[in-house]
Amino acid sequence: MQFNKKEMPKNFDFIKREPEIYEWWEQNGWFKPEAQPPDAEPFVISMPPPNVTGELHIGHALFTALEDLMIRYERMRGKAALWVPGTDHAGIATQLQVERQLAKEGLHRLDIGREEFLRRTWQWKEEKGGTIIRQLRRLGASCDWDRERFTLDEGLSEAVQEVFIRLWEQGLIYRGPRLVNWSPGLQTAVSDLEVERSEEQGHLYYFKYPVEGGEYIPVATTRPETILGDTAVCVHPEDERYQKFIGKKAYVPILNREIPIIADEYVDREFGTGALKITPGHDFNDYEIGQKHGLDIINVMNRNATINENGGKYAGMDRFEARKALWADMEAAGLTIKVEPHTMIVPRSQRGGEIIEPLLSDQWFVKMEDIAAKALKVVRDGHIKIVPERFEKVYYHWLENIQDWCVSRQLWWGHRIPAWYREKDGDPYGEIYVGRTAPEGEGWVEEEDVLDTWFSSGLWPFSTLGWPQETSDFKRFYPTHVMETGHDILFFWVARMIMMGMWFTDKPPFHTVYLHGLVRDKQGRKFSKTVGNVIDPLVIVNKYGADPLRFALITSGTPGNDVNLDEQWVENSRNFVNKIWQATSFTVNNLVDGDFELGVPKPEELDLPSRWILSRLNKLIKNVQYLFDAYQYGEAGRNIRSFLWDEFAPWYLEISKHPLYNGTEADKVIARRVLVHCLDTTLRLLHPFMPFATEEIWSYLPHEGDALILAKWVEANEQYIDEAVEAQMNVFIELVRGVRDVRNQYNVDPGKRISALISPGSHEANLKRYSYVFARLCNIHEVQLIHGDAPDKAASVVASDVTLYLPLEGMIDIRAECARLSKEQEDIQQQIQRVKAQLANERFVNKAPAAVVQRERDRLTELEASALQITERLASLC
RNA sequence: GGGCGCGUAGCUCAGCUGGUUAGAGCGCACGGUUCACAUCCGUGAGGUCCGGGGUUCGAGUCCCUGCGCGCCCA
Repeated sequence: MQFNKKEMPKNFDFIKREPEIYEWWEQNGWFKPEAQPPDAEPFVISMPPPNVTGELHIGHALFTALEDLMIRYERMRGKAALWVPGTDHAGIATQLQVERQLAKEGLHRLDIGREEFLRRTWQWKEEKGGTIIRQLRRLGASCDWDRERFTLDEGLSEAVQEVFIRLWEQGLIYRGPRLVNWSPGLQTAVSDLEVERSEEQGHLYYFKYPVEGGEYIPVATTRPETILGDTAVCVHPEDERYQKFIGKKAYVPILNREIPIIADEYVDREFGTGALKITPGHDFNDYEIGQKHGLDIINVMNRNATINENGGKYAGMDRFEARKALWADMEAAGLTIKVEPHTMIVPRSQRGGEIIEPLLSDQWFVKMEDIAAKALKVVRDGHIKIVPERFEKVYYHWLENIQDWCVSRQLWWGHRIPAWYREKDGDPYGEIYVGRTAPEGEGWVEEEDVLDTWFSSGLWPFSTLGWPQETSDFKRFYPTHVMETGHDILFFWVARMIMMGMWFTDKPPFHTVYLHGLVRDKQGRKFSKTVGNVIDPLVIVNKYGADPLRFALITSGTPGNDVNLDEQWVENSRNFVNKIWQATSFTVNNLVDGDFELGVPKPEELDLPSRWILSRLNKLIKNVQYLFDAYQYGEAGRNIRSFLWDEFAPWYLEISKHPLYNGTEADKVIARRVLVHCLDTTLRLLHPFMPFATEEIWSYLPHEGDALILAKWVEANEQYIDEAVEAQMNVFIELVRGVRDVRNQYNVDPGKRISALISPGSHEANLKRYSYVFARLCNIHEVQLIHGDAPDKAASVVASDVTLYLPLEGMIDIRAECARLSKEQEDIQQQIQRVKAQLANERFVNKAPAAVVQRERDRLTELEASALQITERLASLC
């Protein structure tokens, strides 16, 4: 190819160049699957849709880094990679935001009505909706923006409606009064998953339950206000203390309502007083017992958690106010016993954090059993893999114990349930119609409720591709391939997508679920506004660039585990980019305009350092591939980093200065080609991790093709992997390190050129040919090979059977040198002992793999050669 | 109560299917402005791999158990 050198700036300007590069990619249509040939195998990821009005947080940055990595990797492998982006209407969260805005104007949504409220919410969405998408672009997300979707889009709404109607027709949806988790502040039902339980300090209230005949049973409760709704007192059938009461009547304190005393083994005799008050209308366990014993259900609460008319004189009071008032009245009536501090589990709303109230109300439910069974089977059969695997167990457990799903929400922002009611026999809900359009006839009233947001998210992998229409996208890109998301929404979202996908498309919506952990701060704390430890990814991006943040996020952790993000690691990642930049700058400066042959010559045409670095490079490729196949991206990134920073730059690149500056034209060509090849290869490997910088750097190197984003992924070439070459090179590396150490210990000015004598052992040819390595790497400009007589007054360095002497005139302290050598000898002897013991162990020699035994034997040979060198040195010097 | 994860250098973390003398970043000490890079280079100090058993020729890695921390479910 023809190469024309371009001057590289001093370093990469992340802030300026990243957005420019992004625009260039996007305008060329390279994020689209159509950028690949039409017969290319597809690879599809559906993006977990962020909340439409949300702001980018560090968790979004993590999923972007991981998903973009997978997409770019598969794209480079020639797949028609499609990453479908989008946003979620996030019913409760968004509605709350708009309500808050209204509150500032002194308004409530009921004041302005449904239509106006929705108009305002859409407006809010239009204003805020673009933010998070812009931020995702800033991070480099290579999504196909032409296919961006929103859960309230026309198409997706159609899918939601279709699913609801089909489930209804299949008899899997029912409406009815049931005890649900009620959020009094939001005034809506929420599902089990939206309730978080927190352990809190409360009180256990002991009181006397009056029984007919003037006696009483002591009862304890954590929520006295529910006494108003009691419909029984329950004791253990075998509890001797209370047996005599079974079957008698008790009287609700203050209200004096008559209720039965029943017996059930459910009662824990050890807890409280051993007698339980039963409030089927306000407690899930009590509800069960109530059903079993045919008890009345009395609801004493309004939807805003004030007491209703069933609460007698307490009607109108807030639930906590009523608790106090009732208890005070009971105290006055002599019915109280004591109040103890008590640790209890309090159900709180995942959204506002308020206490959730079990409340009886009419809601829509989906029967889950059959649907869950299909979702269980597809994972059990291995058609869907969860990474890391341990989450499969969690998944099974949840699905095996699944409850019917309460899907109705008393909100306005969402998909309205396609149902109508008509009064029948005095019941306003006597007749129910479910369908796409309003039913014929008079008197039908449309359902007010909307669906749980997760109902629509559950359809995401196929609804975004056009389902229920048989669109070309749906045909080509469904099922998708990997679902990458946080393990915190395994139930909320992943399980539901699998259930819905299996039920409606009869295909697993993806073959792999990759779960990442939470991003936490350096101390492992969750980010929280109150703690004030929130890391704003945009602040980081503006400080270091998107690439360093991405690289840091991916290389900081392991799959499925939480990531403790340390800003220093981001900084180091930025420095890493700079390192590659500088290495490329050096390389480019040493190229010449004109014809450049890409690739590298056959191993036998190369010098030792080149063969060494190519051996290392190809091992790296193999390893990275293995790690990618196992979804171990963090480890892969760390390996690439280590290759470049610890091997390529300080050794190969430094050594290459000799051929480049002093070599023949042929030497120069080889060094140039190897340098370019190493950089080109590692840039390809790194592109999925840090797309911007790699794209930019690659553009300065000789290359074919328009852009790195479209370049081919690399494969290892086994013929360059050469253990013998690596061993030979390691002798040089050890010697150089030894010399540096000696120089350091004797405080030899790094700028001072010194000379060395080398007893070459079996490495004579290499040491002769590559003696320039010492000049380049440890400032030894004269090397003389000797056989026999070792110089006195010299420090020595040993590697394998080679000894290198540094006659440091006037600087060598013989005693110190002897001490140094003795210590080294001691270390080596220790190792020799260990290896010898190992090899003397017959069971080791017989049972360990031959390669392992051989490695130990080789090691012993090397060690003994070195030991011999040191022994001789000690004898002559000390 | 059930399940899961974590515990490795001062701090944050790697260590893949058990196999050299356990690694990295940051921090620390010493030394460096020779033209790729001070967003850097070189050298070094620092670890009973949480404790105790076991399996194995061989355990940071596998099994059992105890302790501590965290998460999920009920």
